[in-house]
Amino acid sequence: MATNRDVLAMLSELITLTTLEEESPQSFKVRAYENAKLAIEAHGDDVTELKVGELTKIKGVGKATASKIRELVDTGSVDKVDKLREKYPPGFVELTRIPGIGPKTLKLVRSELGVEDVDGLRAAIAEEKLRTLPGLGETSEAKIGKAIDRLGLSGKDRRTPIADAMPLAERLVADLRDVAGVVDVAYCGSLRRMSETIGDIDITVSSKKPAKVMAAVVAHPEVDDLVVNGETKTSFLTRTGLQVDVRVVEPAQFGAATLYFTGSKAHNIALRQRALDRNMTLNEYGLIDTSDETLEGDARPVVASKTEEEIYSALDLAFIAPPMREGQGEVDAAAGDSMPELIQRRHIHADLHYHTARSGDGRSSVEDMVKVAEDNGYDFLAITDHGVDLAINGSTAEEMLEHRDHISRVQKDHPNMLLMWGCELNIGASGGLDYDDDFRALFDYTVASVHSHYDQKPNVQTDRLVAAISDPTVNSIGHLSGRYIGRRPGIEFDVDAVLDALLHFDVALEVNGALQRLDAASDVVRRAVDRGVKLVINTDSHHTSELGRMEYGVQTAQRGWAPRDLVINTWDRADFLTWVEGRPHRT
DNA sequence: GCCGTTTTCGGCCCGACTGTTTTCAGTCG
Repeated sequence: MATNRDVLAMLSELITLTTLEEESPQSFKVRAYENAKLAIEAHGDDVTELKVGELTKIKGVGKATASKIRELVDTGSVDKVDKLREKYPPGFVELTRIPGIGPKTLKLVRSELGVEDVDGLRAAIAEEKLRTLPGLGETSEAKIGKAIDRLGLSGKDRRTPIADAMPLAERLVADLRDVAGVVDVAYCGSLRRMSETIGDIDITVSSKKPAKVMAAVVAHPEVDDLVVNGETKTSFLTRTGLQVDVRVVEPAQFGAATLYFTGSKAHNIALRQRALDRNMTLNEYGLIDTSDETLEGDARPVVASKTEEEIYSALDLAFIAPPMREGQGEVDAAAGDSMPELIQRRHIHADLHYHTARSGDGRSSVEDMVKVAEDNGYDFLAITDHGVDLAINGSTAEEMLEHRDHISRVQKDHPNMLLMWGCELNIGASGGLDYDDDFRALFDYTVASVHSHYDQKPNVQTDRLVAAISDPTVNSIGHLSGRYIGRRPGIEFDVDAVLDALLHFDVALEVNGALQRLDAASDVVRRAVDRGVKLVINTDSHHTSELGRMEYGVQTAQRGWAPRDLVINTWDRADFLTWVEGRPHRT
């Protein structure tokens, strides 16, 4: 039985194969498939149950694509895809992963040199045959050879976990800010949109002296290999093979440039289409009025370029936060009145998943953790050290009671902030929790999370989560899937069933701001938001240095279109306490 | 292949860089 995931995989393959068939990634057919795929991702709900007529109601999905989806669901395969597979076998498709070589060149090497796979291409290069083809020379041959050698290290489909990319991006931004003549610097691209994994780091710089910026980039210690080095754009690879693109624009163009380089591609296309509809054109330099056709180039009036806000406004759109810019209906929402009052960092005044040295993996004292929380402007705080079931890191009931006294003493030094004695409960293999029911009920607040047994069957994991959610002592579920992005997949479970349980038992879903986790994932958050499930954004801090994660948690929630009012740590203290104490199932 | 207060055909986002070229095609984002 085909699932949504199978449908998306089929479309991905169709996009790759059609790019080869049409010899262009810009082919309208390819773009139509890409749009259809985005539309189905944004749709969220299961499409495998839908009839052709219902599928075509999804904007971007036409009759042809709808029929292919039905065909996949009904028969398990798609004739068109099968035919293309015959023409372009897996070994040949593998060649599309090589950076710098596109569909036209691939067709050429196949027809002229009989190249059928990566080994064949490698051999053709060794025999110096590539340079004999029209449009190719020695330089191109060497470049492609090099790209093959580092395939896998820095190929087109290489993805880097955001937790690895973010520190490097922040360091590069800081270094570029120090370059003479630089006015502003920002990382953009999928990193700014808070994708879980990123393909490359995009950095936009504004300066009146682009040559100086380019020189500084080339000389940066992170540069291992230069890919591109022009007057306003330089791309390089780091030692680990991660590509970094740096682009310089005039200070007055910074907004247009960051908008453009943040993307996504689908978002940009939607904005540009909207500009065209209004007799304007949008590029990385600005939003430009094209209504006077006698004017050309720079003579045309610039409508907006300095800030992203000005450009959205000039397009009659509400501002769209970077994490929402995925081409999943955000432009339509911003054009109408269906934009949520999106959660912002400034709305948050509590952290409800917070460790101290009481936990085996905690590294800062209660006193220090509370102090940085107060310095951070929090109004209330749940100190949620691990329960006893988590071996090594957990605390016994006696230790927890001592901990409660300790927190009470520290509370006296912080009269303006409410300290809650909480616990991060461990969800056992079958949904069991730490301590006995009566002891658990003593805690002021709890977050229950999965820390083990990642490989059970999905139905077992679903039952396990629902059992924990239905427990009357549980206030929230922490890092829902338990994943470590790029290192360990999360548990598999029935998302709808778990979200329904969260709604039914009025338990909050955590958005964990640790970059390794970002859990619940933004797509799950969006489905939770659609249902009205309450959210809580936490840092899961184990050290005084980790409070900055809140920003990442907020951005992940934004990526899931989370409105302020669903996020319980934005609430007034009184409202929050009423909710904690008054949920029906706890009476 | 998709779409439509310019609606069933004719259009579909925009520009930098490179290499191999004498003006542009291919690739990428």
